[in-house]
Amino acid sequence: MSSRVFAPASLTPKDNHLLAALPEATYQGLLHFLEPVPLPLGLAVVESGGAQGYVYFPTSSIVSLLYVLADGASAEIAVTGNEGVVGIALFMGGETTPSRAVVQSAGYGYRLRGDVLKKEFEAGTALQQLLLRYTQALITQMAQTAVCNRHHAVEQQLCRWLLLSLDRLSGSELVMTQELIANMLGVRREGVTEAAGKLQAEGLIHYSRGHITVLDRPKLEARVCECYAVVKREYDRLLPDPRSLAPRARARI
Amino acid sequence: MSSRVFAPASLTPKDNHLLAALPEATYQGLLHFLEPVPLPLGLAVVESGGAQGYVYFPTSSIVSLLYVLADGASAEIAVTGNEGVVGIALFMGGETTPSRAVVQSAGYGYRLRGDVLKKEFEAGTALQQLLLRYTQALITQMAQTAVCNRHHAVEQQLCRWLLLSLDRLSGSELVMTQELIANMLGVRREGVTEAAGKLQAEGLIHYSRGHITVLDRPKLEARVCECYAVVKREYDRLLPDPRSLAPRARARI
DNA sequence: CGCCTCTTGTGCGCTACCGCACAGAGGGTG
DNA sequence: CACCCTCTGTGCGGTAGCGCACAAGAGGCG
Repeated sequence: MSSRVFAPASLTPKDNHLLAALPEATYQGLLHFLEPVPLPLGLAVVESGGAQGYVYFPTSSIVSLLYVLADGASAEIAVTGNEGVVGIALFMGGETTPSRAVVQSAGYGYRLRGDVLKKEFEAGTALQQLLLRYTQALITQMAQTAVCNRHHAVEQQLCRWLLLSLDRLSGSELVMTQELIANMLGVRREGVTEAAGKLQAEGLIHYSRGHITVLDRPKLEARVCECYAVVKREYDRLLPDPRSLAPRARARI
Repeated sequence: MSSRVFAPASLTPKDNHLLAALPEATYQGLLHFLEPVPLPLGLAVVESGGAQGYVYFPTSSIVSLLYVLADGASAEIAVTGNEGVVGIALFMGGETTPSRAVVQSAGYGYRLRGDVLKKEFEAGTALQQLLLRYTQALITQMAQTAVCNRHHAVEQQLCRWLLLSLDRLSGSELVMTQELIANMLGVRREGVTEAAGKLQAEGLIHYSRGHITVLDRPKLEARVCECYAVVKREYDRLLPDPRSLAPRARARI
């Protein structure tokens, strides 16, 4: 809507769970390096093989990690929302990666200069621990995605994808065409149409021209393959919700 | 053969590239914590969800990282040989992972107590940097495997698998049944039989009852999908061969 | 209001892979 | 040497997903 507002007043860096989980001193130290940025649909936050100047902490957006093959075929291998950070190659030491990171759901986030992050990371503080734990959770997601690709039907993968996306958004509506979902899952658009049609016929979701609403989440969870639960459990284990961890710290804000 | 010898005299911790790349002082500090261990075929070095007491540095063995589904179906998501380490969850902070690590090719390695590794890791030394770079390479391998699962035919995946294994061994022979390869790739045994039969008919490989010999590696490389090269390039970039890095240091030994 | 574009629905032949069943071939063991 | 077990070869029907082609509906825009 209003193109001049970078980040709505309602969003602060603490809407990103990693930033929210930092000790207050560390957080304050980073605060004035954190720049709010809009993350419009389709923006390539990280380009395959390209140098990364920044890492991104999504607050209200979702970013997909994609691997693109030489023939143009692609597959999403993981997804990051307000629970994580995009650009792990920066602190892992490799600087770049062969993957792309593309905004899958428009929104906002904060970016941090790579050198600032690296310096704090190398100091070996709580930030380092948090980022490494997040990375491990991400690894689990990638691995489970690989197995899911191999063994599960498109319909189940669609359920998994919907739930993973939903977990990273506030409402129950996704702005996403079937064509794009197909790209993410690495399958045909028609395959998504068929699977989505079935879910809609059974009243689990409703969709129309690029808008998908989840109507019955419990039923969706009953339909999804185990991969979703495995990933979710691992995220919950490795990255406890900051709200449940430090209620007083948050109340103080 | 001789069951009393733990590690043949010809193998030292420096046969593992990560250990070899450590600064001499760090290496000496770890040396007497490194225990040689035989790694027989099929041993579960890391069990899904289990506590890990040790990390393992393979020297002459290969270890597969597998994800196993509830119905028993499985898929290999990455492979580790003498270029890496098994048990990254220990230093990433999660302690365990939902994956299994199984010895795919028998041989030897060195193990290190988790607490010793963690202490050294947290000191933020060269070891930390090395392990993180290795982890990033591993992430690339996992992601590329996921895409390969999705888009490439069994035959190409078999080529990739053979080459990845070969890179981690000295000779050109693998001890491995088609059944086991099928488990790794997450496909049917018959699918592997068919693909392998084709490769043998064309003279690229020869196999018999659990022994596979690569006869024509260049042709195999011509047949493999891009995924192999992507992963190899990334490993070479992130983990330079210690022999080329510090020839004098090695000569001194 | 009418047009045009983007999104979704559907049909059809094709291929790769699956699940199953069983045959044959090596190679080790008694 | 005979036996047995493991590993590999092969056939067959079934199916999920692919590639392509085109129709229909929804919504924005002039």
